[in-house]
Amino acid sequence: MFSKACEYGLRATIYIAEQSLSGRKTSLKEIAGSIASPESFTSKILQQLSRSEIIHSDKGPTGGFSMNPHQLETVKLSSIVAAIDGDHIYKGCGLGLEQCNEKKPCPLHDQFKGIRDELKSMLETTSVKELALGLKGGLTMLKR
Amino acid sequence: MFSKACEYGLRATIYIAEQSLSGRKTSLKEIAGSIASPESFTSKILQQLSRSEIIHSDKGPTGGFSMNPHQLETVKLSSIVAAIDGDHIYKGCGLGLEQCNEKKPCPLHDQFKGIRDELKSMLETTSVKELALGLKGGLTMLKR
DNA sequence: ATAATAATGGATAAATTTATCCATTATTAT
DNA sequence: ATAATAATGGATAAATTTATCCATTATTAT
Repeated sequence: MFSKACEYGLRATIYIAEQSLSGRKTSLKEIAGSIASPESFTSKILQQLSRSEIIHSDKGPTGGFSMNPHQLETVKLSSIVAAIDGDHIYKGCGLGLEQCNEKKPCPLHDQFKGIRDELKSMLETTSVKELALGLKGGLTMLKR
Repeated sequence: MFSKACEYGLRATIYIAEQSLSGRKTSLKEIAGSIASPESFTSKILQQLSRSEIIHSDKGPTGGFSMNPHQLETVKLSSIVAAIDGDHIYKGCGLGLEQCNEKKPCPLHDQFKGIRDELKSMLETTSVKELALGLKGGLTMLKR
C-alpha cells in the first residue's frame, strides 16, 4: 500500500506528535528506536517532512524534532503520504491507466472508485494528533 | 497500490478473458499491444499467471494465451494479486507493523481496517469474467 | 523431416527504493 | 573561544522492481 519510507514517515510523525503533546522534543535516535526503523534512512525521511513543514527540527544540543501547536492542529495523514509517496495512491487508477475516469473508465473503475475515495477521505480527515492521543493513552503501539 | 507487474497482470488477464469469451486465443504480442505494456516484461508475468493456473498457455503456431471455462468461472482478482504481489496489501497493517491486531493495534488500525477489508472483499468477489464482459461491451478501456 | 511459430527460461541490465556512512553546519553550554 | 551535541546533506551501496535479449522447447502445417 504505502512505501517503506511512507510507513516510517507516518510512524515517526505520530511518535513526534505524541512527544510534542507531552511537551518533549525527541531525537532521531529516540524516534528510530521507538518506531523500529533504520536510523539513517529515517533521517532522510524526517528531512523531507521537515522541508514540507509537517514537523519542526532544531539543531545542536537540546535540538531534536517536534511539532508546533499549529502543526499538531492541522497535519492530516494525507499531507504525509503526499509528501513521501505522492497522491497517486488515493487519486490514481487501480489498473495504472493514465486516463481513467467516468467517461473512459478502466474495467475496475466502478469497483475501485469507492475504495480509493474512502482511503482518500480517511487520509484527509484523520489527524496525526488524534492518532498520537491513542498512542499516548497506551491504546495503540508503534513497533513490532 | 499494486506493483506495475500486478497492474499489467490484471490488465492482461482481463484482456485474455475477453478474448476467450469470444472464443479466441491471443498472443503475447497482441496482449502487450492491447494493454500498453512492455512485451518482455509482460511475458514474465504471464508465465507466473500460467504457473498459478490463472490462465492457460499453448506453444507453437496456433498457440497463445487463453482461459478455459473453469478459469473464466472461478478466477477472482484476489488470486491474480496474490500470485503477483502477495496478499500483504489486503491483509497487512497500514503502517507496516508485523504484529498489528485488535489486541495490539497500531494507531491507524481502526481507521484502516475498514478500507483494507473492503479492498479484500472487493478483490475476492470481483471476477475477471465480469470485468471482461464490460470490456467486451465497449463500456470500459484497457489502455492509455 | 523440415520450416515456421509462439511460449519458456536464463542471463543480464536499467531504474528505483531502501539503506548506510561521514563530513559539515548550527546551536548550546561552559 | 571551545567542546559537545544533534540535524543536514552528499556520496554511495545494497536490494528490489522493472525491463530487455536471446537461445531453447514445444507444436503445427507442409
